[in-house]
Order: sequence, then structure tokens, then C-alpha cells
Amino acid sequence: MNTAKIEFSECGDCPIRHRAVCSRCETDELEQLNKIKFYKSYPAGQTIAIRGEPLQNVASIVAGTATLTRSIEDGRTQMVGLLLPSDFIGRPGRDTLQYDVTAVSDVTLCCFQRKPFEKLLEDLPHVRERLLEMALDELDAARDWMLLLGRKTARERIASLLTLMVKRTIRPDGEVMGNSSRIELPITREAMANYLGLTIETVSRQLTKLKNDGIIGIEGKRAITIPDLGALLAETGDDEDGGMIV
Amino acid sequence: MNTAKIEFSECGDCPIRHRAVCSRCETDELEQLNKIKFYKSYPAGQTIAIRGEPLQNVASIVAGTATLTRSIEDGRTQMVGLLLPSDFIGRPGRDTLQYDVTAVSDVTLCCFQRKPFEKLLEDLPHVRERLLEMALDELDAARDWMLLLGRKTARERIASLLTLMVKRTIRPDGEVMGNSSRIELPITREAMANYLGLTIETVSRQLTKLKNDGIIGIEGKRAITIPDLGALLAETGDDEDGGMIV
DNA sequence: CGTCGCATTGAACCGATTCAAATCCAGTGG
DNA sequence: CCACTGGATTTGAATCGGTTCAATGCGACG
Repeated sequence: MNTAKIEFSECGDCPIRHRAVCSRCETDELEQLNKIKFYKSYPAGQTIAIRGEPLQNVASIVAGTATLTRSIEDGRTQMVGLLLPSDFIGRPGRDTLQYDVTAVSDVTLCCFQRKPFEKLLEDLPHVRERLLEMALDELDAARDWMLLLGRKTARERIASLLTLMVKRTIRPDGEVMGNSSRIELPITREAMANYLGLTIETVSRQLTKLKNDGIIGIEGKRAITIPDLGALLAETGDDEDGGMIV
Repeated sequence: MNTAKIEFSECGDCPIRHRAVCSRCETDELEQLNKIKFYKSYPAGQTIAIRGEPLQNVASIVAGTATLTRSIEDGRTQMVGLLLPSDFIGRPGRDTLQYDVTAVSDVTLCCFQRKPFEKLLEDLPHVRERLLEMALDELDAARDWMLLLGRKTARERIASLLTLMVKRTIRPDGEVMGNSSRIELPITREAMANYLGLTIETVSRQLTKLKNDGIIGIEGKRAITIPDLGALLAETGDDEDGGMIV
């Protein structure tokens, strides 16, 4: 069932140590979190949480990719967040989640029971501080996405998403993960469509158009190449360095 | 110039005392904020802050309505937030704002210089706590709006906005402000269009269609009546009590 | 009474969706 | 090694919802 194996258990070895909600913690605060943490894994495709259900735990994503989606009965679905390692799931002070959370690749979570976590929060100023910062960053990202959903053309949306993916391969310390001119898409066409507020057909068509225009190359179904990042950026509809804070 | 007059100066008399960033403060914390606060007013239509400019102050809206917008050079504009009394402008830890802030009615702000405020924040746990809560609420609202922008039809968007306006006239304590079956629209058609990711023409057309279908009544340009709130809710595309957390 | 700024209405157009069919590809079993 | 299968993806053609452009209506205000 669980394919994402945990090869660590000490916070010091944790791959998201420097970015997650615990990033500012010193050894004593870390130790307090460490005492109540536990790991959980989900295979690709599995539901992690359903909107409206009481939420027992909060968690940080340690490995893998998950999505946050909102949908209505008639099947229309909008992705409202793409969760990557270090992102936080759940919110203190509310006992139900507003969105569906789904693992799109094998996912490993670092979980805390919500109640103890909330209680602990009072004693951990660095966690609170980081949580606020992360919430505000997500708010900025959500608002940028609102511009995309409300005003951008299909082509601009695709270009924006690809740009986002590229930027996500660049670590905050500037270190480039792998060749940035070639990116693996961690999500299906359907997930892309749900993220962009489009249909899969439109996603497919725009990808091939961008390919035919020489902006990108397509390698199989899950990878693209970008010969000229500037050319792709010019297609996003954003002003030069505008928005797209990752 | 300034038409919104301040008729108070003590925090105890402040109309947003129970909802704003200071809502959890006891007298001593309140006194600390009180020492560094100052009021500022802007007439309707005036720009409060421009994207990218260094931000000297943070502030709470005391009275009036302001908008948060994001736009691209070619003129496309998306509203990403509607700021009502008690809402907070600016974010600690970042010195530029990502969005344009505009007063749509006469606005009065309760301002703090950003740096002193950030410093003070370390000693005011209740402000931090409330700030986090408000940020998370805004994040939920932004994500609900993403569903609207990505997947809803024009008619559903209009109905959703009107529903939002109605809910905003209901105070958190359950007290209804005025007759909820009649609402004043605090914003122009253009602002509505920018909020909904539509054109003003479409907004206008859908409003008249809703009128012709008997869902709403239109009184002049800035007020509508809602004979049957349930009928309006049914047009939003949301599941019964779904989403729309205000 | 004229004018200026919104708002409404109309008609043509267009980008994205819808529905349908073809293609690609990984995995499976002969 | 190859044929088969099922799921994802691509491609095509028709349609539709919302936009665009243009004209008209409506109040407020000088």
C-alpha cells in the first residue's frame, strides 16, 4: 500500500527541515514537536481528506505532491492549491477542512494530532510565526491565481503553469534541481485542467500549439522541454518579473 | 478632501473593536497599540497604495470599502479582495504590497507604521493570533473565489456575489443590519465585473435576466431587492450551505 | 438644457467547450 | 516477441457562452 518509504525519523535529517512549519525552531522547540509527530503515507491517487469531515490531524508534506480541490455536485472541479513538500495541511482553530486533499504522487506526511498541536502552538512562537508567514504566502499565491482564472487566456494559463513548474525546480537557496530546461509534470492533464479552470481538451490543444510555435518541446506525456525560458515567460501575460511568487 | 470624519479616538469607542486585528486584546495590549496608531482618510475613488511601492504602514479599515486588485499592462484587471471595515491592509515581514489598494467609498484607516508594528507584534500574542486567523479566513475566501472564477457561469457568479453581499449585512453576532431583502451595492458595475472575472456588459445582462426571472428586483443603479433568498441561493451553483464563508 | 459618467441593449464575433472519434502507450498475458 | 486491453491523450467539428464593438438610455449636476 504505502510505497513512499520513510528513511529517517529524526527531525535533523528531515528533508523539509528548512522550509516547513518547523523551519525556525531551535533544538528545544523541535524536540517538543518531535515528541508528538508521527508519519503517514498515502499511495498516488488516494484521498487524504474530504471536505467537511472532522479533521483529526494537521500535517506537513514531507515527500510527494498533493492537491487541494473544491468541487460542486455536477462534477465541476477547481483545484485551489498544489501542495509540495514543506506545505502545511489543515488549520489550527478549525475542526473541518474546506477542501478535498488528494495525493497525486505517493505522499508522506509528518502529522500532529490537531488538539495537542494547537496546545503546543501557544508555547512555540517560531512555529506560529512561520505558520503566519506561510499562510500569507499562500494567500498571495491564491490571489495571483485569481488573476489567472479571471482574466488570462488558455495559452497564457498554460504558459503560467509551466513557468510555475520551472520555478518550483529552483530551490530557495538558488540551487537548481536538475536541468531546468526540462521539467517533469507531476500531474495529469486532468489535474492541469482543474488547476487552470480549463478542459483537458483545451490543455492538450494549447500544449501542442505552444510546441508548434517552438516555445516548448513535448517528451512523452509527462515531460516538456523549454529551449528558451524567456520566450515562455513572454507568453504568460505577466509583466516581466511580475507576480508568480513561488 | 477627507469626507469620512472621525468621531472617536479612543479604542474603546472604535466601531471595529470586536472584529479587527486588535479584537482579542486586553486593555494593556490595546494601550500599546493605541500609542502608535493614527488615522488616515481617503475619499472615494482614491488610490491608497500601488503594487510594488514600498509600504510604510499597515492598517485596519475602520470605515468604508476598499478593493485589492491585480492587473496587467493591457488593462485586464482582476479584483482579488474586497476590503470591508475590520479588514487588514499590508503584511508584516514584507515591505512591498503585491496589489493595488483603492478606496471605492470614503475610507478611514487606523494605521500603524510597519516597522514599529512588527516590533510590537512580538509582545502582543493576541494580535499575532488574530492576524493568523484573519489570514487563514482570507485564504479560504480566496480559494472559494477561485472556484467561482474557474468554473462558474456568469449567472452563478452574479448570484454568488449578491449572496456574499447579503451575508455581509449580517453581523457575526447574528444581528441583521438593515433589511436583508434589500441591499445596497457598494461597488460599480465595473468593480463587480473585475471581481467576477466578467465584462460590465455581461454583468448588466445577467442582472436584468435575474430580474426578468423574478429572482431579484432592481432599484436604480445601486440597490437590489431579494424577494426570496432561497431562490437566489439556488442560482449560485453552490451546494446548499456550501462554501461562501464570509 | 446640455453634458458627462455610468449602465443597458443589440448584433457580430471568437475562444473555449462539448461531443465524438482516433491515437498513443504501458502493462498483461499468450 | 507480439497482440490485446484500458486509460490517458490528442485531434476534429459543431456549438455556445461571453466578449467586443457600437449605439442608446438614464440621472445627476452645472
